[in-house]
Amino acid sequence: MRIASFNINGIKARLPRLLEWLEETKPDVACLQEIKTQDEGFPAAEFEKIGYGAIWHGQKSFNGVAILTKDQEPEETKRGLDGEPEDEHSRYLEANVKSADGKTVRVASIYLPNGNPQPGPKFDFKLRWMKRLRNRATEIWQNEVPAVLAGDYNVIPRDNDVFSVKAMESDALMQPESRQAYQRILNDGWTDALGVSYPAGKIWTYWDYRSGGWQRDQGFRIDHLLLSPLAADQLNRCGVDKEHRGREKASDHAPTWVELNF
DNA sequence: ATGGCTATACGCTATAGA
Repeated sequence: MRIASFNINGIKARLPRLLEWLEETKPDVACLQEIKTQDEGFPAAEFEKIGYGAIWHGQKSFNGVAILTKDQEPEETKRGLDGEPEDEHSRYLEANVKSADGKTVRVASIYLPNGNPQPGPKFDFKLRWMKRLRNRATEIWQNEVPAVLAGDYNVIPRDNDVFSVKAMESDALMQPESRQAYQRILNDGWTDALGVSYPAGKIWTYWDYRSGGWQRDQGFRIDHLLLSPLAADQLNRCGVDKEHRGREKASDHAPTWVELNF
């Protein structure tokens, strides 16, 4: 089964591109971030028309995550992360989905805080959020089920995951604290599918709209799919739908995906 | 480079993103 992650940067502005991508690549699960709409504005009927069920966690103007599933309805297992009741950002949604052979797979759609400017309260919030995510990841891991934590992590894990270390050195995405918090989750036993499949790096999932980022291929890898052991064992291949970034009215992120042998 | 571009909202200017 194919599970994808796509930061769409506004589901209303991006709807034609999103429907086109779903019909062309037919992912079994699509984890979306930055839907940038309140719950009542989510275009569920458009997805239903092309055979996708959906759950979503919206918010006015910013953030917002969703999970789309082909030929089935996702069974929601978690909405938001524990540990900070005053946090009202819509950044985490989790569900059980079924593979073609009836196996239950746990999937999360994650929109991790950007954290800029750093240092500052937004960066502190990012690091706290990463701790809370790690706690939830551990709960899932302990269930010993195939699981995929997919999303925009806003972390550049390695120096070869960015077009220029110098250009990004003071950015929250690349701070040692951000990388350490990400690495802690990997050290708990999660596999960064693209990271292990392309150790030489130079695979981007994001290109800035500004400064001709796309035209100059100046990007970085910040959208990640983390696999639990039972999912990592079945990793067939993974990649980035890079070509979709070059289309008219594209998101600044490209979809990234894993294909698992069930 | 407090730059560049894009999306959203109690909109014609501000905020957030990365």
